Amino acid sequence: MTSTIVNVALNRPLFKEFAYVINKEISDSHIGCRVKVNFANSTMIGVITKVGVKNNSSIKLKEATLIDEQSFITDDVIKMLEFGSNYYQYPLGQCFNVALPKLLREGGAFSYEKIPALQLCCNIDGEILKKIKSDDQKRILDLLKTGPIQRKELRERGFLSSTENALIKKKLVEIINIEKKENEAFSTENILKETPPQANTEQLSAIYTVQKNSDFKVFLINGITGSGKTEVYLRIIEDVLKKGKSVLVLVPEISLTPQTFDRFYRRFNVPVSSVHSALSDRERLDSYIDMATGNSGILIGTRTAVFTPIKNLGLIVIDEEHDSSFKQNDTFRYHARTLAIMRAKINNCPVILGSATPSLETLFNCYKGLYSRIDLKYRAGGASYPDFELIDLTKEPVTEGLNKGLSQTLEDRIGEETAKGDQVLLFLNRRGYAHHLVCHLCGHVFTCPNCDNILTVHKTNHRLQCHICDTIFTAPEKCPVCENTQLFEQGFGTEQVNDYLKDRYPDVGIERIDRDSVTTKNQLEIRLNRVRDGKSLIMLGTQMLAKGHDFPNVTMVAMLDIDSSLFCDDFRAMENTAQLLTQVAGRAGRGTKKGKVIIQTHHIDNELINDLINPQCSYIDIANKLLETRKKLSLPPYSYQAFILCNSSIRNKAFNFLSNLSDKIKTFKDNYSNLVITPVMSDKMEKIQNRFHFHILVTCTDRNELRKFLTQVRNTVEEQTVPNDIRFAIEVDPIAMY
DNA sequence: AGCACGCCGACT
DNA sequence: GTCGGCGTGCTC
Repeated sequence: MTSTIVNVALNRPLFKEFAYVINKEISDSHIGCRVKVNFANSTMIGVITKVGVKNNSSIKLKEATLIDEQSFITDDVIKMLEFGSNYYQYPLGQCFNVALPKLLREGGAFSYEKIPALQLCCNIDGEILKKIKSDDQKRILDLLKTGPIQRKELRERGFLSSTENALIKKKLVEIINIEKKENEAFSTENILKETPPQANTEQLSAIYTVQKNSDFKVFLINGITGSGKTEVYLRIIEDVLKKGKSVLVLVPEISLTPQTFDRFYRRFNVPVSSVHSALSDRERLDSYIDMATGNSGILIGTRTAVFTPIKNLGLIVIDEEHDSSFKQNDTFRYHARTLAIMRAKINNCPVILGSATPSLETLFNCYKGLYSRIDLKYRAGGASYPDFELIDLTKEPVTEGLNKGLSQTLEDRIGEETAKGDQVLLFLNRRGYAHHLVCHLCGHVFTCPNCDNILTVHKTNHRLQCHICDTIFTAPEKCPVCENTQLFEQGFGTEQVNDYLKDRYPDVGIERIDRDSVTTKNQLEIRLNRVRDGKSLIMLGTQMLAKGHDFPNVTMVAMLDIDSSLFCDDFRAMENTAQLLTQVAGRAGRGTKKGKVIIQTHHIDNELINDLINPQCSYIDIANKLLETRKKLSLPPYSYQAFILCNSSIRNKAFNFLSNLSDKIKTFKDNYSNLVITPVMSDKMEKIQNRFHFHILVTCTDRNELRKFLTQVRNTVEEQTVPNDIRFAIEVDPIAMY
């Protein structure tokens, strides 16, 4: 009888794998296969990490049942996860858990089921088209002319399922189930579906620079907004596809809009797959199989897409590489950019980082010569860069508008633009009606009972909401302390500005775009379409509006409250503000009309603001200045940081646990060079959802020393058992401060 | 993380 | 007497 011993990684917070006997002749090629095992009296699914280990413990090994005949997790993904586990101090078994789609995690089969699609069920002639009024219905019929399309794809391209259903009802289209087979490699003939537009010389040179290299190399494409970065990606992707290789495209959650998908679906004949939050578990698995078996040539996805096994991976593109949504802030606290670069290195293929506002980390790596930077300085299609104008709020009269964030000067400008029929975009990064509610008599401020946070006033449904834990309270009639009924709303949010704008410009359509007013993708589409169709001239929104979307007729962009993002104790505040403003400014004047950007501030002399509005001073110039400051203060990227995090529902328990750990750390921290640790401190917001949060910040100039130190910290924690009700985590390379 | 084991308090 | 609270320790 042959019996092989394998190591299995399990979804448990344990930094070791467990040995099992497997009743089958298997080899190293089975690394990555799932097995069913009994672990501590329960049945679990684990992943084989080693084959043919010796049983050097005296325990009688249990038996593992093989689930997969062959591993679908590619070697590069396994190596990337092993790196990630070490680098981010997170157990390998739990890393696998994050990396696998839910259905596979739970033991489901690695195979397709029937995939719902639409196909035409009669000839569509002019007569039929005449009877159809809906543009979307016509567009669907047009797309279906070339063959059936998956319902998932139609959804991604912005069509409503109700539009599809209307066509089904008219018996013009029918639902069919596509039966896909695994391992149907995409054809490298006729890659293109449409002829690409003419690229300009700058774009061509960027394309050429990347194309001539097919080994591991990191490129930063630093292209100003409107310079046609996406076109550059598409050309390079085309070239990779022609070689029969596949491409991974990582994008921030926010940019998964129909336009993004359309760009890829329209351009390539090659199947395109996707990973994003709007997919069902089954659809996620389908995309996973598409890529692992080489059925699709392109995967577009958010940060989790970095874990998808890809047959013949030839290129990774990370669009908007500075975007903070590539960082996961719970469980496996990885940065998708870091893992993607490691994956490309393992896989020996190039990586393209694209951004108009690269992160300081990435720029620093360019200066060190680790990445090569390609600049795109001209706006494709000849659109000119906008003019900047500051409004000095200290010189503005105190009007009703000013209390709602709009100075007299800005109001006049909005009036002028909209009178011409031009569109304006107003940006305010604060949702809700009012910042907080205060008692006029005793000064009591309404706060969240579960968090150390003030409650935001929302007028719709008459409620107060905590933006930390999302708890909603009905707005009170009186002060709970002094019973006074005069309660004042202080500070303004998008909801209030929206109300004011409606009164002030009653004849102009206004679209408010934030998390409260836009709860589904479709709602966002409807609003954006009203803007594109010119039905609405004013857009008011939060972050949601800052990125990705193209509005050719927007001639003016205004930042209502830049001051609040400027004065913040986070050392990244300046970088984030510079990125935000540059991105927002990029929304103006993308069409033929020249755009302007208006910034309201009480701090007219602020250096950063003046740099931002100075046409002689580019984002890179500002970033260079910020890098200088970071260097002087020895802050990242000139040093590496990690947080040791701990929280508990009992305040003392969390504090004592970390203090204890801190004492132990002090006994060995001097074995590591250039390491600085802070005392145990409360988080900025100590209480969140009734749990008390504490941290220790570790800073080190050497990445490797830091890693070794953190491993010892983690081992120290493992020696004792973490008490009940204590949550403990290590966060490496944090981008948010605690 | 789960789950079992074990050692003390407040019940029928 | 016993049910169950959760602190402690282990999982191939």
